[in-house]
Amino acid sequence: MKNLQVAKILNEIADILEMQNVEFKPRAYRKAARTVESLSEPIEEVYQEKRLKELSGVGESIATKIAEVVETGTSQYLEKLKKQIPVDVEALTSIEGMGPKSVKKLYEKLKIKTLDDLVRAARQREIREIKGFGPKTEKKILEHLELARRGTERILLGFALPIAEEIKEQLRKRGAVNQVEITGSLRRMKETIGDIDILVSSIKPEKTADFFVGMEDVRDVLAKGITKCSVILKSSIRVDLRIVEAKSFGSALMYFTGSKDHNIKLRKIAMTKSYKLNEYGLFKKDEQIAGETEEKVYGKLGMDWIPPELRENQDEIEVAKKHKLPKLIEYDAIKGDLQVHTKWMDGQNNIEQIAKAAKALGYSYICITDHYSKMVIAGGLNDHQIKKEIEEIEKTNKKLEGIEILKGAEVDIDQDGALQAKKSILKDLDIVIASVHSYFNQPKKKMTKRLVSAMESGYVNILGHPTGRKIRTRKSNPIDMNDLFEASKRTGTYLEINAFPERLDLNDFHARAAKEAGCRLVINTDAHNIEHLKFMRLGVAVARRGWAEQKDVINTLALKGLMKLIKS
DNA sequence: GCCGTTTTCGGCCCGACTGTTTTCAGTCG
Repeated sequence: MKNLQVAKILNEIADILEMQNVEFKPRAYRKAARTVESLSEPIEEVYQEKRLKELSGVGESIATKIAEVVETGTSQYLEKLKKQIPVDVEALTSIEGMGPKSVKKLYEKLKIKTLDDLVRAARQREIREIKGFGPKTEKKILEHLELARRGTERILLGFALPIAEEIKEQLRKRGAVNQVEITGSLRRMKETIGDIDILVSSIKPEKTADFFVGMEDVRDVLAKGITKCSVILKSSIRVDLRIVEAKSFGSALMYFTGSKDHNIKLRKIAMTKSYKLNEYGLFKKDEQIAGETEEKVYGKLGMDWIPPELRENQDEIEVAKKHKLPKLIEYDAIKGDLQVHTKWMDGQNNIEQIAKAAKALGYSYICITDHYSKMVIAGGLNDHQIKKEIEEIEKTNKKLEGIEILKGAEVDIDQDGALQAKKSILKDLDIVIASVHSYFNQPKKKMTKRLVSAMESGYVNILGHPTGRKIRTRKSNPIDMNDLFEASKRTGTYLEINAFPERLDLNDFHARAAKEAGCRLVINTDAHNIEHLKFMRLGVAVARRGWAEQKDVINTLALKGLMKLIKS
């Protein structure tokens, strides 16, 4: 995935153009950068399929530059701009509060080109001598240096969500607030997030702000006002708080949930109706005609309420205008988890503990799927062990009420697409998951054929974590997704959305493509202990971001319906 | 440089906070 690299270069171009006081172009480059950054498919593919210009904010000129970056890794245009102003804009602007204009001034007056130059000048108290700067700027530069050097790595959704919920809970209990919601990319449930955004309505904004910046986990206060506060937690995560009145809560919720490009489009629609839309409401002249709830604002703009997960400026606004939005799968629609590991292999809990935890979550079934491999060496249960495990499942089923434990296994697809398992054993299982755990670097054709062969074996019900990617650490295996979708339908093999935080595989983009191709999905946690079962909502979020409805996901079915489907 | 239910030119989202000023520019989201 070169997406981040492309976005970085586009942003850098925007920075330099802004330093040169070029109008409007920086905005165009930034918009294109945002689009590429939030794209869920590799920009290389978009380029190869000649779809660059279909991207929002990408026209003739930027498409050419993206193509160049994809092919060569650099942009001649950027190199030319850099020669005109030879400063490390990217590093310098990564300091909180430093933008292109400040960088330019410091270059002109003090010849500051790098982060090191900047730090030296700040320490020697040279910066305060420049008009527009002062001692506080110097102090801020030195304070935020470490943060800037470390870079701003995005956080996994599954890691950020509990932290945000904890803050929300604290504000609810002790922050003098009426309403409190998590907003931003977290509310949209993006797979990674940059920071945590929280919105509250409060009758005592000062008290709320005081409480917020005084929370125990706060390491650093970046800004504190009665409508807006920003802090850095001890864990280096940035949290922004917005405080509004109740009559503006809905419009503020929309505004801070984003995405930015979704909002901009809404504002433009408001303008065509001679309205003005901002975080305080929807206004006709000076009169607020909506704002208390999101539903009302969307309604006045002539469309249905759009679930946060869809607000990515794809086609959701057009579809909402036509009242054709899908009825997305609900977070509580899942009836059971079909990929769970136990102590029999590398999990931490036994079958009974897992079954009880699943029952407590309201599930009516759970499928035990420890690794099984006929090759003793491969690190899975062997033939004898899995038979013993099946016996334990049967015994536990007799003992427990209100939850059905299904017999399953996760089997490895070898490099040629064969299942490393005895057919006689697979026949005795309720559900067989097949997945790839080795030889990731095969050519696209071979990898695709490998997956399709496994699906055609006649024994496989679910293809586990289909692309093999791990967020930030392992790229997707090369797969022709259209061939995969076709095989999925033809063989009745369901594609997994693996809900483990660093997997989320399929991702939102592929989930939508699969749904549109007519495939059905299954959402599993791949839990290795009972706490992991709670990752389910991350998988449901991916499905929702992929526009999936309840009928698209097979483990929303009751046990009887599920087993009928599997047997067929 | 992009874009269009005011289309191929003429616009381009908008408000809060900060640090510097003494009314505002720059930055951020």
